[in-house]
Amino acid sequence: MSYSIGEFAQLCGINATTLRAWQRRYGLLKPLRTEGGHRQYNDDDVTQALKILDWIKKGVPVSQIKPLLERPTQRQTNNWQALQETMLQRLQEGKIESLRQLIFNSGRDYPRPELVANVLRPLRSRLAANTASMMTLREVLDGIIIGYTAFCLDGDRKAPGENYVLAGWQLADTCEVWLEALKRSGQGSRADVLPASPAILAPALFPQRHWVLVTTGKLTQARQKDLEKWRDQVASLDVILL
DNA sequence: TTTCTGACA
DNA sequence: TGTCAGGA
Repeated sequence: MSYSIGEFAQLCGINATTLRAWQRRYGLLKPLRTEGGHRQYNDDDVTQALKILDWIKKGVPVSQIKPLLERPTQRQTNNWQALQETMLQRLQEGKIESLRQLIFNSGRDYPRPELVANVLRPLRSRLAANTASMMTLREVLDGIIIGYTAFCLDGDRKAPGENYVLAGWQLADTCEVWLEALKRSGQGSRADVLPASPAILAPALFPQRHWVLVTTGKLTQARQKDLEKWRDQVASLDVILL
């Protein structure tokens, strides 16, 4: 089967204008042309489009998707694991500076949402034991993560974008706020991170701001009530339930 | 209806 | 980054 751009657009729920822009700007989806120059999409293109939408859903900027489509998924998974191992090794060998360098480079080379989900989060869970050495290693890692995230957020501030406040809400693991911030960095918005998570928040102090709250556990009725109240007080409020 | 480019927010 | 105008 082949489709005109209009049919194809409807088929995958992407605006025809946007499809042309993606092709022109990022080389995404290059269908054959008819003699008259009209695009002819086929079923492979549909598969491809679904993959693209998948990456977008995961928070990857459209500009960074193309290489991800060309990489076989299996090799990619192994890469993530290998990267995790390397980081762990450097951490355990006390090569802090080299670990920092590796994390900075990875953040430049890979989509940050993927890096957080496939490398940094798993790595932190592997250091979760309550022994003195594990906890120390994890703090060292967290220090680097926080430093790198702050670096990325600073970079975001150099370009125009929407400001938002990112805060933990009754969050025991404060580093999760930073991971969330890192995940969202480099995508054109500018985050102010509340570095630790106060048990009690007053979003109404910044009524013009967009708020993103990171939290865990159940949203009890009491907590839902807090949310409703805050939603009336600020420009917008999203909750990330880990 | 489609193509493309340039421009805007 | 997505969308639109405007000419072909």
